[in-house]
Amino acid sequence: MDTSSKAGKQAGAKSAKREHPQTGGRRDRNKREKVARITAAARTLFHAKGYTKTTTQEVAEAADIGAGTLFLYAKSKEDLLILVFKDEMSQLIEEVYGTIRKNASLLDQTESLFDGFIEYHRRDVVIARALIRELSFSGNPGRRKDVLTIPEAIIEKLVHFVSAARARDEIRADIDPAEAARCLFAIYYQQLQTWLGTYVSHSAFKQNMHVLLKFVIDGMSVGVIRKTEPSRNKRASRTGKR
Amino acid sequence: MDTSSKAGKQAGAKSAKREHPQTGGRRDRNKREKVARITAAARTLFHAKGYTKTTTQEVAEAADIGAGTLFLYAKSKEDLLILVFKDEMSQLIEEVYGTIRKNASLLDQTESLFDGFIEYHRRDVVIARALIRELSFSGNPGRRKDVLTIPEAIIEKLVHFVSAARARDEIRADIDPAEAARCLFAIYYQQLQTWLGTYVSHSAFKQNMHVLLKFVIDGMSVGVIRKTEPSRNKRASRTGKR
DNA sequence: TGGAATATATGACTCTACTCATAAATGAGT
DNA sequence: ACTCATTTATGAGTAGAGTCATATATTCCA
Repeated sequence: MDTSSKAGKQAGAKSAKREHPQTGGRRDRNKREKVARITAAARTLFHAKGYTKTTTQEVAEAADIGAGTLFLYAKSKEDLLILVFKDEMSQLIEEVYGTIRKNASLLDQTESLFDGFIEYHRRDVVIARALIRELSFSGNPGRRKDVLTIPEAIIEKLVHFVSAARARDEIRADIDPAEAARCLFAIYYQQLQTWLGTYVSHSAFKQNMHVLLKFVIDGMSVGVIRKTEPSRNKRASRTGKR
Repeated sequence: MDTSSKAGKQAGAKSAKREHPQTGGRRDRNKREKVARITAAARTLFHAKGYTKTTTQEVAEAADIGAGTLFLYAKSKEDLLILVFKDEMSQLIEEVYGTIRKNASLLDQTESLFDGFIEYHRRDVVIARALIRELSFSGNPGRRKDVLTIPEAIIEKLVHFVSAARARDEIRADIDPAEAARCLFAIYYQQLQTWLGTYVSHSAFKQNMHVLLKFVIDGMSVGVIRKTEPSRNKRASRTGKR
């Protein structure tokens, strides 16, 4: 069985005798239905009782499958958590990205993006905690691709923001958007964990995030030279940025 | 019971009738001995069999205590991991810090510090993985202080480096060493997790670390103006830095 | 349609982290 | 030394995640 999304091992010109990787067959449909039932049941129970207090038995019952069957779809209880939330996370990223003003400053855009994620996690901090924990250290190799998709998607959005900021000379021309994006993401992720690990309050977290993101972005901004004025100014910039 | 180091609930002018928080008594000595036996046994077994394959029963037996007694000293198996390695980590930080050239560049110093930690974790990546996982999301509130000690100690060292770099005009005067340190730490920690989560190879990890640390430090360096030459240069810097 | 090949389902079972009622040990006051 | 309050120790017991031999379902091909 394989719930890690990678489109049925691509039915190319393979040689093996029998293969049943159809996308419309009854078997496949059953599988999809079952995954849907499992994720729905698990999501409901996790939110209602919390992750740790929900037993895999309960999830299996609610999904109307055998106790052992569950582990054909999720290798472990933690893996189940990823199975349940990975799509929701990807969707969230796109949704939040869609709400962000294209003409805002890089700092504002970055903070808005992260704020969107943070508000989402705030709806159920306990689950967020377990989820981020698992996403950071997923033990199931088969799920690696799914897990990596999430930070990659976030970084992709950040690259857009940084590139745009560079194009409008908000930051220096020598800034590599990919590096900048990974850097901003690292700060977000580490701070997020500090928050979810209940080491700091929500407000302190937001405050820290702001300070550190500003720190990095200021580092990209200082010393910018407008294309229109080839020389003359000594160092400039640092103005009007929030 | 309380294995989280905080010196016997400070015997101040409290009112409670009986208190036995002595430091030299037989009770206290027994406790210390037991903790020592437990950590020694656990460390040995973890390295020999790996963390997951080692059972708490085995640790209890090796430490010559009852199975239930173990949980008087560590609230959970994960907590045991922290109990075992927290002191080793603190010691490591000091040791590595001691080996670093005081006149090296900020980037070199930062990388050397992190490299020291990385090499340590490399000796047993599986345990490192479990340990960092736990340190990031420790579930035992009583251990919070111990856990926080570690990043704080690292950040403290980074503050030293950044302050010194600022003092010698390697970075701009307006840089806040505390912010810079937390920023560098965030990158280290997030990248470390990516490595330990087996999402990237060791070499890719080192490479990424270098790139991102350089990115941030360059952001602090660009636009520096030497105190000795009050004006004149337009933006300068960016030279000779590695 | 029969039936071989393969994929999926199941729940009894195992294994182990963790709990808890009970017992033992310790320290302070007398 | 004796008493008693409090702390610490213990291992049998519990709960729940994860396994596996067996059973069932699906697809392919003749």
